[in-house]
Amino acid sequence: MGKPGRLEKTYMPQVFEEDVMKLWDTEEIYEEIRAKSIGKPKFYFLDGPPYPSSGVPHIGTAWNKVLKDAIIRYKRMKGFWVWDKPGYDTHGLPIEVAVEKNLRLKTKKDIVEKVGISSFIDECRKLALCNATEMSANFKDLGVSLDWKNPYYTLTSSYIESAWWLIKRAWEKGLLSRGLKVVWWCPRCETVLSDYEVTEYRELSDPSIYVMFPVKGRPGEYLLVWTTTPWTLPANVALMVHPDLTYVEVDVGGKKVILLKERVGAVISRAVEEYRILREFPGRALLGIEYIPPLLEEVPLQGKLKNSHKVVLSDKYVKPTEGTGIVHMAPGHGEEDYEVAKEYGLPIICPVDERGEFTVEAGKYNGLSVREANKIIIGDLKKKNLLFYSETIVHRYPVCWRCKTPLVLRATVQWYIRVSNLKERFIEEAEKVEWIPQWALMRFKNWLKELRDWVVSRQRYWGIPLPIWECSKCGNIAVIGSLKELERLVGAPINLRDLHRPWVDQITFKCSKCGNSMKRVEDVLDVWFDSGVAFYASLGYPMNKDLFEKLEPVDFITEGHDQIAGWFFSLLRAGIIGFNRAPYKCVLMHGYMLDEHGREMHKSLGNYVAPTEVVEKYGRDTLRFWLLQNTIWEDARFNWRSIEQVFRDLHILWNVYVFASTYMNIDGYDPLKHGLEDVEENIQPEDRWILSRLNRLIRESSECMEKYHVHEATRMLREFIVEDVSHWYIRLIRRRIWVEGEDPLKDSAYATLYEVLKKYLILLAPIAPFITEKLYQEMIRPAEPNLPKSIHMLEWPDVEEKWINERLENLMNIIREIVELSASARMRRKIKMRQPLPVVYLLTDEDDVKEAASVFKRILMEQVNVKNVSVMGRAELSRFRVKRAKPRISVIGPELRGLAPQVIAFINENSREIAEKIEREGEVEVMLQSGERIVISEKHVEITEEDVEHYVVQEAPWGYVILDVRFDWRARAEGLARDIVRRVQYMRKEMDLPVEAYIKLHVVCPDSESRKMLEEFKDYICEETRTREFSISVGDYGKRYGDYCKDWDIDGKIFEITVLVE
RNA sequence: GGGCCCGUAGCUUAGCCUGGUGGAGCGUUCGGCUGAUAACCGAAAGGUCCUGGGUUCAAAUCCCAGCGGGCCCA
Repeated sequence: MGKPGRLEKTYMPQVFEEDVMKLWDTEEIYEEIRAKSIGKPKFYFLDGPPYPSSGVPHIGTAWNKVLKDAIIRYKRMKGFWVWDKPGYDTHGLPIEVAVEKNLRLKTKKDIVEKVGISSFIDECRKLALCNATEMSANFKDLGVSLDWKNPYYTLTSSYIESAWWLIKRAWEKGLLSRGLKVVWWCPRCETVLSDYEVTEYRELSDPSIYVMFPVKGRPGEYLLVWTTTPWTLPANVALMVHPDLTYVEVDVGGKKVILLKERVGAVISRAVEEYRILREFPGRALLGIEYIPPLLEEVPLQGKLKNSHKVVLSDKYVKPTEGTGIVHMAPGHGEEDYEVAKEYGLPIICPVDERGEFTVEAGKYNGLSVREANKIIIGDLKKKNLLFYSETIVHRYPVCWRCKTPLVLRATVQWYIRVSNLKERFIEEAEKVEWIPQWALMRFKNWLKELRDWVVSRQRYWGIPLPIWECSKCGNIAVIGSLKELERLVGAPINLRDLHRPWVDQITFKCSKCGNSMKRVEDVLDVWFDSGVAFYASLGYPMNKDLFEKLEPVDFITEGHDQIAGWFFSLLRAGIIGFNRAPYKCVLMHGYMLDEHGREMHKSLGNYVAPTEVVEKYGRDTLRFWLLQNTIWEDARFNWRSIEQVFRDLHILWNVYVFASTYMNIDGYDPLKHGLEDVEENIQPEDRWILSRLNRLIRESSECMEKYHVHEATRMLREFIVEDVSHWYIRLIRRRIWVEGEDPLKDSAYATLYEVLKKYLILLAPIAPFITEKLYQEMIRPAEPNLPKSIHMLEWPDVEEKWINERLENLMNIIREIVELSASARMRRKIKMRQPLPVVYLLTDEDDVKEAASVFKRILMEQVNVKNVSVMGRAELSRFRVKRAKPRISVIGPELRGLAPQVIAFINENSREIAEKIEREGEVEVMLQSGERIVISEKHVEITEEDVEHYVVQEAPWGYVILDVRFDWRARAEGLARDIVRRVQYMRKEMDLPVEAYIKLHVVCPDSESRKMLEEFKDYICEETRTREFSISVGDYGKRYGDYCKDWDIDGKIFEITVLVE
């Protein structure tokens, strides 16, 4: 025995959302849901670990997490055991850089010398965990229901050990090697950056120079070369030309210069006006030509190189669109150069150190940083008369994503995993995955085309230590896959604080080959390695195999489109290296959150909006709902207005529940006694309609959630509650609900409304968990105390197919159309809705419309406010709308001259008949009083249509809606009565009277006519306004029958209404 | 320079896959309705559906090229 509870009148999320959260905590709702789900089918969701460089999540990160939350909540309600461990990607350069800043360290050397590695690492750990904890609190505050008490952190010993396992796997498979790799290098951080870390570009101003390389043994002949990095010239070993393109020798002021024919115009004319082409030849003719390196004197190393300083061929890397067609090769500073150099057996040199400064090998330039050496090198070339032309260009150049230092390319010895030859496998596995949207696969494959070997080593501190030990004497290598293995080699248990540097560096053991000491290679792992192994490492595999075997593969991940080249890829890579297959089944790619102009949101740009700002203004559900209604895979623009709109929609939703709960509570409606099945024989067509809509919503929103099209489900849910329930259904059932006392039609309305509102809450719960919980607790549970203690413990509703009735929905659409057209008809005649009219005519030949009018006759009469509905065929239109012929005087006058006035008068008198005849036959012959016969045709008249008096005709797609707008004294009286009722209701509301309270009423009328009218409808007024005593007087304004008294103007007459509380 | 996505009313956007009279909300103005509503209904104003070509009886929708924005890569 229960009845629905009553709700606060106003939607105030800021107040109750906190309470709801407290309820979840104290009642341990989340824990209970998890406990109950064990044993059900698994759903392995893997959280893409955010980087905790700050504790406050970006609004885009909030989108990401809320999206995940909506999906896992849905899956839980569908009866899955959902794996929901959140994670944090805690290692890497951003944390190091932040700590360096905090500790005021300027260089990598400072870390060792000023604070020492161990305290540096402690600071990194502290910062990462502190930010992660703050982030967790922020996510939890948005209602994100992940396992916040047990996140996975990539910094734990267990995680590190799991990562080691994969390195070992790669080693065993022969994929792990050490060798020279040309890599992007940050001179400030003094470490390698992988391809996907090179993400920041700046507009930099750099020299663009054309250098003349003297051909050996042919004085006065030069090979012309273009470069924007003069600092790579000390590392020059050869020149590349295209074998098949045409090159020319040009006479420029007596010097012979060789370059690509196509580029002569663009290059030579920059420097000189006059030149002469001497001869042309294919690029291959230049093969083997030797030259004198332009910096031979300045850089002694240049003189020592063997098998170098000659022309080689490449059809791949020489482009006819830029430069001179002769490419300067510095294999130590360019990957393409490196590739070709290896092919020709050329030497590879890199006279630049970790800090981006020239080494002793660079002779004159020793100690200079490369960018400052540019000027000096250009000066030297000029002195030697080898500079053909020089200018400055502004181009996009990569900078370090953390410290914004321009990067350099360096050939360095690195550890890498050879995956470039596994390209086909990667693509094969990617194709087995379900990608949402589908074109994400295209993008992913596109990225895979560029697949390169994975340089995994980093010359830093805060990361997973590379588990590789090397013998200092014989170079023997040991790759360690677990702590146990390490202990076995050491021969003793290892008791380290943790596995990070510097502690792990202290572990040494005897070389199995020569007996000398094995020391760890100092590098740490690329952070992308960390997150890439999350699919097994976050479950403790391989130390703990059970969980992984139960859960894998990952059923679902979702991240932003930047993760195509990031996490989606690093997971796949780790999956293939470790298990030879893709680790996930389904990937949902979401968009970016941009500002209202479509630009990225950044604190530094001043367009940044924190999620908390939105929460403070409109609450958590508003933010969630707004985030979730954005098309998932498109970029979303932040926009306050659209957020306000969502807030308004939630307000409507709230009010729907306030309305329902208020009346159900007053009437003591008990859903357990009067459920849908109990009232079935009293169910009305409009009830069947909303139940059809409800079940269609269940069906369609479930389909959307299954496809992870959360935004479509979200929009549907808005549409349903706002358009179908609030705007329409409640409007239709109002009168049924206002009936006092026991009433079967009221009960069936309550039963229907209750069913709709209860199921709707469940559907909305994954999207707006707060408001749904609040409404559930305050309205639903008091009525049904045996229900679970949280809405989030309910099962997702099944579709009840028997209720879905497409035809009925179509009929209702027709009814809505008729009501709208009638409203518009009244508007045209300025007749207010409250004024009852005798009849609405529906003219149609369509069966649907006829059926709609009959099924929904009562609804139609109420909503159109007419006493009757009459249906007839379209042909009857002529009764309501007539044709008129208007004389065109400008035609008739000149043509008929003297007869014109007679003709005009005749047309006016017989306007309708003439119009009809001309429409039918094209002309009409008339006989004038004077005896003449005149033929009138279309040109003489303008044919118009006009509604017959008392009727207003509106066109509908299927016919006409016609209102009879006549009303008699009684109808006018009824209209007046309704006007009075409406004013009284307004006053009751102003007085904040309880809905069920009774009143006394006095009305002062302007005249006795009005008094008579009100007396005629006295009973009606009393019932509508809950009036026990009703008195009427005439003319005695200002007499004050009570405290609450108001003058109202109704159609220009003043009525003074007094409301007295009993 | 390459790949992918987006471009529709002042703003936010649906429709595009599968061609057939471009819708909605916000905002403005006027009118109406209202004892759930911080609502709602009607009317008015507001559109080169980014531009240009093509296919077609017919293009916002399909194709091509370009422009602008975003992401990724080089």
